[in-house]
Amino acid sequence: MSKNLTKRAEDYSKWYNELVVKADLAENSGVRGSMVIKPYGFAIWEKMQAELDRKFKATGHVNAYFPLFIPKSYFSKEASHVDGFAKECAVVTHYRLKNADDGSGIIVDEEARLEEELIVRPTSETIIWDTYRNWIQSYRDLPILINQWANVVRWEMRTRLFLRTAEFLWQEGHTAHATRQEAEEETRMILDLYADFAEGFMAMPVIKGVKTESERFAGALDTYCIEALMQDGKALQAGTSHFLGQNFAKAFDVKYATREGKEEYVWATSWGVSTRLMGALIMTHSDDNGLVLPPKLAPFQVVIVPIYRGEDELEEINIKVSEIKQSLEQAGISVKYDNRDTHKPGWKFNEYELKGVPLRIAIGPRDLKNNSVELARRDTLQKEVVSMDGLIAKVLDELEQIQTNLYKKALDFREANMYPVDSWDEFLEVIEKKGGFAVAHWDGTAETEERIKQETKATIRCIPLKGEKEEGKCIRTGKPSTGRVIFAKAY
RNA sequence: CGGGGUGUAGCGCAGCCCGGUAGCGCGCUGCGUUCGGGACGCAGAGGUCGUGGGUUCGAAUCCCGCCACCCCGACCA
Repeated sequence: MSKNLTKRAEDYSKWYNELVVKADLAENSGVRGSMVIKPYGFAIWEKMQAELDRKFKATGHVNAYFPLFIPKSYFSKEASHVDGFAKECAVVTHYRLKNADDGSGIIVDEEARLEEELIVRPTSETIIWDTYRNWIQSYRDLPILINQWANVVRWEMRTRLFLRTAEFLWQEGHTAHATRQEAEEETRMILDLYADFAEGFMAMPVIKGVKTESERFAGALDTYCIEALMQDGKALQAGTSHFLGQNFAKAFDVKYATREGKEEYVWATSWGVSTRLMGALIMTHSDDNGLVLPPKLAPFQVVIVPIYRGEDELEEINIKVSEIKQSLEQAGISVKYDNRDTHKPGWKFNEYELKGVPLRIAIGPRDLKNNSVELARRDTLQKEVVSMDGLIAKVLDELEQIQTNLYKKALDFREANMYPVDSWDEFLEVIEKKGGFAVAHWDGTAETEERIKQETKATIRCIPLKGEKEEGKCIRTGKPSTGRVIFAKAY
């Protein structure tokens, strides 16, 4: 068993950090709050990217790229936007270094101060809307449906691998529309796209909802989100889609001529998911033995481990495996054959379990004789000896079952940890003891929301879109409420 | 930014209180035996003790400064 991994029950946070490092996903770098994403971790991110990119393009979006640096003045144009991001911006002030006169090393050349400071983008609305102004004159120029894959920097006080790093990778969509309705539809459509991705690919159930005013994106009229529940009972915001109204069009003076020849401001949306999804993926499925990956995101879905004594046996197995590997690959399955002689089978079993490979095939002399292989599932840790005949169909079937099973397990967990609560005591019980989502009535005021946050650290994760109209009383103030919202402690 | 902690071999740590030959485990290299759940034996390699100063005959160890990272808060995707 994996002797070196801290158990979740012992110290969840430590378990997470160790897992990220030991599964070879990422590590801390010499740069404060910034991580190195290692090849295995990056391969998973690339899988996410590929599918998201496909989905964006299938819905009419195209990719483009905007500058990393944003002039400071752009930032101040949209008031609430600057308020939201000012406290966490990295600022470039100089463009040159020089050798210190006293020989003490390299120093910033004070003479090379920039006339206007550049902000390292924490998000790109401002630079993009400044650009869109020149692209849009007429209703014929709309809509603009652009996505950008990029890195952004937010100078967070405290960072954690994948969940909150100073620099992170993401995609940000920025669309421009002629009408409010069209922009709102785009916002909702992207929300659905994100939810489909989370559930269909990451096997991670999410709740679609809308943020309260105080949790809204800086500069948005509405922020929609998908919220997931992690195994420790904390919520994680997995993606957001913002309806920006005409705020940025007004701030950057982006107008278009309507069919009737009238001048109107353009309607905007923006939306994004980040490498934080990696954290979500890890904390949704993984166990005390290590990472558990849904087949749709695994860098390789099947690993084959040979069991042999001596060169001759290995040679025989190599021949058999290359046949199997080829036919698996023809069926669209990604396969790694690890016949390194430098590690023993037991070591490899543990290694690939730690790395979350969905299916493992072990093949030894016994199997060659019996025309069989040993098939082991990562999600259930169950092993079975199966015939080589029909192996491809069996593997395809197992992979599908793993994907489905992971989703179901995560969904069951979430359902079991969603508590409708109707009193303050029940609320505290959920937030402070049980963990999970407390589904409760709220009087709709920012004051009460803030008060609850101060008292319990729980925030309103979202007002669920599926929520039914239901008369009730706010759990904190007893004032009337028209529907339940979701409270939780969050990452 | 406030509180706490840690910097000693690639990794994890001991040594520091009480100054005097720099150590352990894992990993690494070589050879041999092993190989169906993290093998074993033998032989090896590897260190400006974070950094700058001070005290001392002598500093990983004592004193002062600095830097970095980690954890807990406030901030946040």
